[in-house]
Amino acid sequence: MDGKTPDFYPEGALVAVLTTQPLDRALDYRAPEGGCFLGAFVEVPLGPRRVQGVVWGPGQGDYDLSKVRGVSRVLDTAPMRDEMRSFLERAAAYTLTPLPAMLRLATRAPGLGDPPSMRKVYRLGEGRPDRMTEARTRVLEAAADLGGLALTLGELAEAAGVTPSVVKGLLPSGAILEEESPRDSPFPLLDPDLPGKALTDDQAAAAEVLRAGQSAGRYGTVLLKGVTGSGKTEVYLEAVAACLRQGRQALVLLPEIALTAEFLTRVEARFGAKPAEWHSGATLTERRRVWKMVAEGQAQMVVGARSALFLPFQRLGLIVVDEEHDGSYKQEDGVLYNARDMAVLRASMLEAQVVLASATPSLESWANADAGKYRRLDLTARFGAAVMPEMRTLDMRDVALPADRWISPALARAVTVRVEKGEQALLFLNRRGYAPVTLCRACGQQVGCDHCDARMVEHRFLKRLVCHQCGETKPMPTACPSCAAEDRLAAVGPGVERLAEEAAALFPEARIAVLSSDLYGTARELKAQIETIAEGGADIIIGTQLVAKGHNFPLLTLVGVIDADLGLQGSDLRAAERTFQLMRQVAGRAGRTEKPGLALLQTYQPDHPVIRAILAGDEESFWRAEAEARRTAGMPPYGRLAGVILSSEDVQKVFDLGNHLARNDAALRRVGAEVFGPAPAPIARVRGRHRVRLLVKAPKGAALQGALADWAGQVRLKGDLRMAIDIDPQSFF
DNA sequence: AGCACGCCGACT
DNA sequence: GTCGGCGTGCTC
Repeated sequence: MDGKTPDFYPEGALVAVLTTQPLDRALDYRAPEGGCFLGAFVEVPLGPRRVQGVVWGPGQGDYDLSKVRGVSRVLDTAPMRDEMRSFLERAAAYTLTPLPAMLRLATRAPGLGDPPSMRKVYRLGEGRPDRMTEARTRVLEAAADLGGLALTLGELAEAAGVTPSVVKGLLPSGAILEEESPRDSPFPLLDPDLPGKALTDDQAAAAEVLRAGQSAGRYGTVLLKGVTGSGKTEVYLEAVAACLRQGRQALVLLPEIALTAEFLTRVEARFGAKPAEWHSGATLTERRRVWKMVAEGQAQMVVGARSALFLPFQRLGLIVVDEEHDGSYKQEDGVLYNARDMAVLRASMLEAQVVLASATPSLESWANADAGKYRRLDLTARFGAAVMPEMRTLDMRDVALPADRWISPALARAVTVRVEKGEQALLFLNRRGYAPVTLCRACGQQVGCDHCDARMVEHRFLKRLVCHQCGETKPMPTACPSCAAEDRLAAVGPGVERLAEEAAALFPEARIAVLSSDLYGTARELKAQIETIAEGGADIIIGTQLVAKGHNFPLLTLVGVIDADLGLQGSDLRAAERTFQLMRQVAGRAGRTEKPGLALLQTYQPDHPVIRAILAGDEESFWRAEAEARRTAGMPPYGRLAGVILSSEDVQKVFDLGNHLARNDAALRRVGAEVFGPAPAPIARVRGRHRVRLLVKAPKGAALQGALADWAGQVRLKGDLRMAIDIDPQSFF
């Protein structure tokens, strides 16, 4: 400790206890009989209830001493470490989250206050029964084989191949002993010195850099870039091995969907045992065991979803964020935090290493590496350079398609050729997750807002165009504002169903399969469908971004991207990033086998830097172009952004509050920030509540959080009005 | 978060 | 008259 804050409080001393109740500060209590440690998990009376909390420091002493109550009891759990308390405080300050809500993330352990759950276990004793039988001999042999290890009744009986009653029969003589043992048992030891997979030269070199970084025992972040099949996992598992050798714990974060048995098997192959697992699907008992064992240092490695970041590690030495670009690292409800950024924060406070792994890094991470803040390691594909198909654009400005048709004649011809040869074609829609963009089918321009540089989207209900950044609306123009062409404006993007109809009409002979996650109830059904298609069960596949995720279609030789433009223009800079990643992944589907692939991108903007970078297969030039666009616009990571989401059942009230805040923005102006909106939030209605968003844009170095707190603090929320502040929002269109 | 207190409409 | 609607405020 730093000497100023005592770490033990004797009975009767005033302590500040932070509870998980949504109060805005810690409350004073008196330390219980036997005293308590700083960081202790305690139960305290609050009004008529008893709630859980953590001893956060000495009491403030500003409350009527006669009203101060005592801590009810200290829970049987190791105190929260200083490091964890500071981490929560800094994370709360960064995300403008009330500390109690942050604390809740760190106390998601079921039955924290319960006494350790016990179970009966059985092991070999000294005694011998009067009468031996064959079954009894087998039990004693099985027990002897285990050494001192104790098993449950069922396990021991099974190991000996007898019924449980045989084991019970050996108790009176003392040949088998019955004992109580805590149910939360340590995780099996991982052995970092087992031989790993043979690494290629450049994998070995990358692994060596990570090992060296780990041995340095200081904070450092490495961006590990490598396509699927380049051996990223094997490489970062070597960093895990180095971390385990230091006697420190390792955490591997994966996007929720990537948490699979397959990954655990790979860890087992490397270290001889499975790691602890932390995810939303785990049972209460499993979660509790993981939480306790992590706290006691009896779980060396945890593989988990983003919330694993808040586990009570005793000596964390490494955090790997796999697929670091994945949007699911950003929690979008409750506490709004980005697990990737919080991982870096936590590691920097612990002198731990961070590995951000991705085939297609986020621009933020790319820029940090570019600026020298992160070290960058590139893995080349194991089997030569990734075989990219030939890619060409189809300039849609020359194609006079009727308003309800999306497949250009050139694309249709290419599809026909493939189908006749018995090969497969994929028609890809770049659509899910985007608002319906209105663009001119003569010049390719999207209709922009007059007040800011965002594009406008069609609001079908109002029959007007709405700017999702500042909320400005205007009627649908009949002529294009850029090229004045009449009646060529169209809301881009058919649904998969519309496209399937069009394809059925164009290719009456072909078997068409539609792949969309909405169409399948379960992941298993979807997987089965994908397998059928991969084996040749369809000639034409119509799909959205889910086909881009890691499936192999050996017969696929043509990819037609229907709407390559979506998300390229306007303020949704992240959309360009996603478009690039998706195009690359989708194009990678084609021609994986001997047959050469062809990717055709229908676009109204063939000269757009992103489209050109995709065609050139030059990732670095894409990132540079993208970085430049954001720098010019003052957008992240070259500027700061925060979203303020207001919600209520009453639309009028949310907009009134939004307008009030937008008008009274002095606190923001002081730090050079400006506010846009109010506009309908990306998800405009949730469970009957209307959501409205203000966007705050600030220069890079601005003290944004403080200004936001002052600004937001000037209103008191009445009724069902709610306000949530989203620092570094993921989507900002 | 809960739970109590309190100030205005439609009921036995 | 009062039962109960939920808006407002408090919990060490």
